[in-house]
Amino acid sequence: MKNLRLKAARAGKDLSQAELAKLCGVSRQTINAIEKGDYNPTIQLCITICKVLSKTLDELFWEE
Amino acid sequence: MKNLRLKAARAGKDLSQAELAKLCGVSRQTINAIEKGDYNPTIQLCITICKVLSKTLDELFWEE
DNA sequence: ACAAAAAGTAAAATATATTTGACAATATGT
DNA sequence: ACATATTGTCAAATATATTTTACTTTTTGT
Repeated sequence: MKNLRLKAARAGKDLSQAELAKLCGVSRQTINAIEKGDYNPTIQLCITICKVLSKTLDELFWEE
Repeated sequence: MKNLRLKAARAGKDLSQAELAKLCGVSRQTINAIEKGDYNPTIQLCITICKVLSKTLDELFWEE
């Protein structure tokens, strides 16, 4: 399932996938894959993404 | 740095590293390494651990 | 002190996250 | 309609998370 919260948070900062990727120090494809879903990133990358987007892990990656 | 919050949450459920590992479907060494720190687990594993211990990502893995 | 359980640690093998390069498809602005 | 940016996607290579086996050290209980 897609991570729409991540997509929305990125849009809220007016960043393209490529720009967010650069800020996080990863490739654009990695960001794309995470947003697309069916992907399992490392927690350090998730934390980096959260900090760049001013969100917390629960806000972007927690699932009930 | 060690993840003492994880260690404490595990203690709060009276589980050994081996028992938590089994409940999470991973090896004991993986749990040990995560508690020890200097490790970078996948977010799916973090989520599984959180659910087993009745915690959220922010409670166990978020770092300011 | 003793035995047993739990935790710490290491090397080699395997599974998988991430990169790189490249191209197609869709959106956005003029 | 056109040009450009953005997104979606794929295959092969690389980096790293995780497993397995095995052993040592520390804790816990009697």
